[in-house]
Amino acid sequence: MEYNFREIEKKWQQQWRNSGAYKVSNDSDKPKFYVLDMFPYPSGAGLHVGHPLGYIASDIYARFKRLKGYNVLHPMGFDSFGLPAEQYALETGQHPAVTTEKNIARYKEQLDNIGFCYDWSREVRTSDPSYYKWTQWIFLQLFDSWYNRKNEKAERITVLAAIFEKEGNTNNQCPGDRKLTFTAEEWKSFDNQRQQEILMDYRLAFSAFGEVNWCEALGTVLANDEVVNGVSERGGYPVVKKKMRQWYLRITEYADRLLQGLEQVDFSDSMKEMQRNWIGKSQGAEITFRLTPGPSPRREGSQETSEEMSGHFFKTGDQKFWKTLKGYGRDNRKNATEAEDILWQKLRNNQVGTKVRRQHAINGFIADFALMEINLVIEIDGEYHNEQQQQEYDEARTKYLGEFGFDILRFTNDEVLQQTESVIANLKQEIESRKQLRNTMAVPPLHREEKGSGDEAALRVYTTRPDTIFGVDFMVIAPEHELVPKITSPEQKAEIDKYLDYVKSRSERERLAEVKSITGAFTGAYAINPFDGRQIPIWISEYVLAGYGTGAIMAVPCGDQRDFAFAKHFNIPITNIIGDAYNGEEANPTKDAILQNSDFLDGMVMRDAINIVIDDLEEMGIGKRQVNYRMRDAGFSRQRYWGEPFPIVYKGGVAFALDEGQLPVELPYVDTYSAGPEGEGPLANLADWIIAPGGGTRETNTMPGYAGSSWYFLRYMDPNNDKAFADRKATDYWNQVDLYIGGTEHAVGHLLYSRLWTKVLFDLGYIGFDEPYKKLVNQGMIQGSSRFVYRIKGAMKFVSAGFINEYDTDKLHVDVKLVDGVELDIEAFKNSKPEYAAADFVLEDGKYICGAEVEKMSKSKYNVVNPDEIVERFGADTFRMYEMFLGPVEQSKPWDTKGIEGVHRFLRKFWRLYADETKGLIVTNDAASPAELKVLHRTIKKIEEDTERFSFNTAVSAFMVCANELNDLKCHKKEILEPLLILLTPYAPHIAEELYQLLHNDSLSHREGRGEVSILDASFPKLEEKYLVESSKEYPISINGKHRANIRISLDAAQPEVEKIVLANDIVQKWLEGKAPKKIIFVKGKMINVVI
RNA sequence: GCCCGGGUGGCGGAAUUGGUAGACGCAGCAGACUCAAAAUCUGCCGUUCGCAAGGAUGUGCUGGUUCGAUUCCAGUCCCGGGCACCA
Repeated sequence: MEYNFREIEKKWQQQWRNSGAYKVSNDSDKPKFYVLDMFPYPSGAGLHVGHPLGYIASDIYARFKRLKGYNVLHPMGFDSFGLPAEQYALETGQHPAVTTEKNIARYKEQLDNIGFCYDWSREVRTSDPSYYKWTQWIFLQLFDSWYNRKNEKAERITVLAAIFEKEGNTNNQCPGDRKLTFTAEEWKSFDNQRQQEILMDYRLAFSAFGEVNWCEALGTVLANDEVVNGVSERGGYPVVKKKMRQWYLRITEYADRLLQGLEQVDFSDSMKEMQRNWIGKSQGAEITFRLTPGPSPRREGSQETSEEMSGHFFKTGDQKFWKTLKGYGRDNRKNATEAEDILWQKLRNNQVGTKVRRQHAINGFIADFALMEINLVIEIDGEYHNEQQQQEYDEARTKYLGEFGFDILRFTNDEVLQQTESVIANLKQEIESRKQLRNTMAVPPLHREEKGSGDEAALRVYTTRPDTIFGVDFMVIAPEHELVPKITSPEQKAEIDKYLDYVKSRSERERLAEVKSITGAFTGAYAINPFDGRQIPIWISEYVLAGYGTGAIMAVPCGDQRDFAFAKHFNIPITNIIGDAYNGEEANPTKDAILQNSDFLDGMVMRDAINIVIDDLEEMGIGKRQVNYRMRDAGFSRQRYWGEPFPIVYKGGVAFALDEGQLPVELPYVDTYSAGPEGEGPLANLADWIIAPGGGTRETNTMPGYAGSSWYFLRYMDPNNDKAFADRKATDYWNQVDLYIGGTEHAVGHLLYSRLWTKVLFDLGYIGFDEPYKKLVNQGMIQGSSRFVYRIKGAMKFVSAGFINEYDTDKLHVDVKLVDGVELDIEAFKNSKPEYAAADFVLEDGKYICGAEVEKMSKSKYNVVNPDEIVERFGADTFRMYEMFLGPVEQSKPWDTKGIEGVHRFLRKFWRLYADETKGLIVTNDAASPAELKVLHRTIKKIEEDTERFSFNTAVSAFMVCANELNDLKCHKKEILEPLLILLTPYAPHIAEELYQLLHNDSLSHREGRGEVSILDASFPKLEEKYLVESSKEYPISINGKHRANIRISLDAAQPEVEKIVLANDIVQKWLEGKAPKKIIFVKGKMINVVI
């Protein structure tokens, strides 16, 4: 009876299919376990031996858990929407639906060959309308939701609209437009279109005009993670910025929860790190600096004024000024005078034609009322303002504010109280004339920054190091910053324009590629350090990104290397605030230095100063704590055909969700895949389709690849449900994926998005868990082992690897199929291509030896190994075990077809423990010896532990050791061999089932009513520790730490006894040379060390 | 530049908590069986000195801690992956 693996494997694959052995029920008393693979994109090339690595690992684990008594869900499906099918359609005209279908059929065949235990009745395909109906449905839930920051969860948009009705948006800052504020009254006065626009700025799925990564060559928009170094990840085509109406997912609202969720999941450190990096949370402060248009005349002459001013207003040393401020400012806000209240009621809510702020801080100065749009301050003078000291104070601040273009209008308490109407009239007149003046001025008034908090003529910067405020030597703002044209001085205009032209001329790619060169230009404007009044020049430079923080930084060259390089390059003097910690050669980003040259911070450790400075800034009203994220909202539309259509219709420019009953919006058939007009997707060409049945026009974008894959793990739980994406009972039962296996390439894309979707579905109450994957294992890549031949230049003559130094040769990839190890099959090579037929060879020892290199497995490198061929030659069981034997799953390693023979030999040897070529089954019912039982139970222990910790390579080697030992013991006993088969089942299910059935069909087995029980449902053997107990140990004896001898000593022996035995040993005596040992270290059960 | 991994025979790799370094397999060498081949089996297999017994040396490198270090610590070099002007 031979090990006929081909026959055995076919037979059992068929049998298992017929019996529904892999069918999984949602209704079971057993504990559940969910093992998931990252489903593949069915490409035209089929699988190579690298692909199944993770699938085999998960299959082993799933089968192992099944033997351990779990109800195991282990499904498979296809991520069948995507670019390649469409690219292929563009080239060949074949419809993506056709090629996708074909590719899936091929994939399934290949997967089945390997003997995976998938429940195919649960197969999902993201391109199937019955699947993407629910992708569209979930999208609509996102569209219908906003993120309530107070409750830290998604809520329905109707809830938000109700809040607006009641209180406007004062308690819910708009994530799409930070400056948008309105009252309940204002909300009610908006027309529907305006209301919809505002709601859009809150929705979790929203459309907006945005700069997107536009790839001309692919004719589509790419997500940030699909762009690498300024070119497309796929194809390497150039990518430029383009403004388009796009859909986005507001993932930034979930940044913190995505970050916190990482604490609860079992992902590798590097995987978590990658996600953290991508989210890019940083804590710091936003600081607003007042500007001066140019260096004030006093700057050059003497520092008198600023010193005087700082004496007056910036008593920083003892913080007296801030205490004064508190007195005049905050208390006043709480206990506003009657006059102030009266005036406020007349001024608020735009009643006088401009927005008025009460008790508003302007660079450390608190105005009673501030009209920022027209640079006007209103002061109401009470009695105390008549005192001499106060008059001086008032004059000084009039002068000071005047420097920043503010005028002060003063009224007395009495005026306001008794002549309210005339005060208001005066005020209105002043406002009107100032407005007109503004409009006629050549330079447009400083209006709000796009994302600003409202301070005009001010520069807001984001910094993580407010403690270095006294080391700020210049400011840098992004070239795109809207302040640039407003603050550039006439003298500097030419230079700035030149620089802006230069920036414009550089493609995204160049900007990203050459990050080392230092460029920039001075605007001629200055910012004022609020603590010491220092005037700080403002520069623009590429190295500051418009999209992050405020698009502006305060540069501290002694502490930041980029700032340092910039200062050196432009000869900007550097202030050292960290004493010896700064050496003048390079910046030192430490937080542990003691601050110097830092006024009231002197002597403080930087780390401690951070919060003190922020507190002060907050008190002064010119700064606040701010958390920033590097992550951007995720672009969610593609100008492509082969993806999910949006369930969205536009009416009058407003996007409306289709009713659930109108889903799915099926992807219409097209015969051409070229882009629509204006670079839209192919759907835009379908004039009929665009018009929606209920009126309005359809969205013509389609969803990106990650849409379908963001929730597929839920669909497997209840794949045929047409009432819901999955029944709540099913999702409650299967819950989180217990084990997820896949490649690291999805670290930030797929994993982050599916975590987001899960959180939203959880928030909305559709599922009961908010992290999809409990544990993630990343399989490594199996690399190709390429082979090379060396052709003499200009000849059809090939030189064996040993002689390549003697000739001038070209190195050519040769198909690994034509090579055995490194030896070229010369005949096969000659037949492989017509031009090689007459090739000549320089051989060594009569052989042609090829060069070898490890590379990525790819068609173009001729190093692809097809699993089908391996399965045909060695069988699926061998293939499965060999892939595992290659090394740790997480690790990348090269494929080596030669090595597979070792595993194959093992399986044949294993077979011979049970069956003999001539005698047939040779298993006996004899009682097992202690030695045999020890081998068995040691193996049980090892296999169980190794499988549980995904150390499949050592498990395979444990099987080999076991087979070798049983072979040495000539053990053919059922008592040993039957449990061993169960151990082997997850790894090599076909051979295990075959032998198992042989054992049970044989006369020596009493079936004990077992019926036709498959080994797939056997129980994992129970470890009996008693068989492993040893009474003695072969102790290694070291002399001074060097291993010299072994002595078998009873494990009961105590130290004195052990010492006696050791010292009596000849070898120990030899090394002692008659001396007495200094010490004898005895570690029970481990080793003995004699120190001389 | 920053952040993660990782460096062990000719090769893939093992050593789970600081305790016999190189399990298991590939390749190689020698032998048995065979007319021969395949298959199978046995032995050897880090380097080095030695006929051998037995030594010396050895886990990228330099130090340290320890009775004892592949394992812990400091520094350094190299390789792989990720991020990359994120203030």
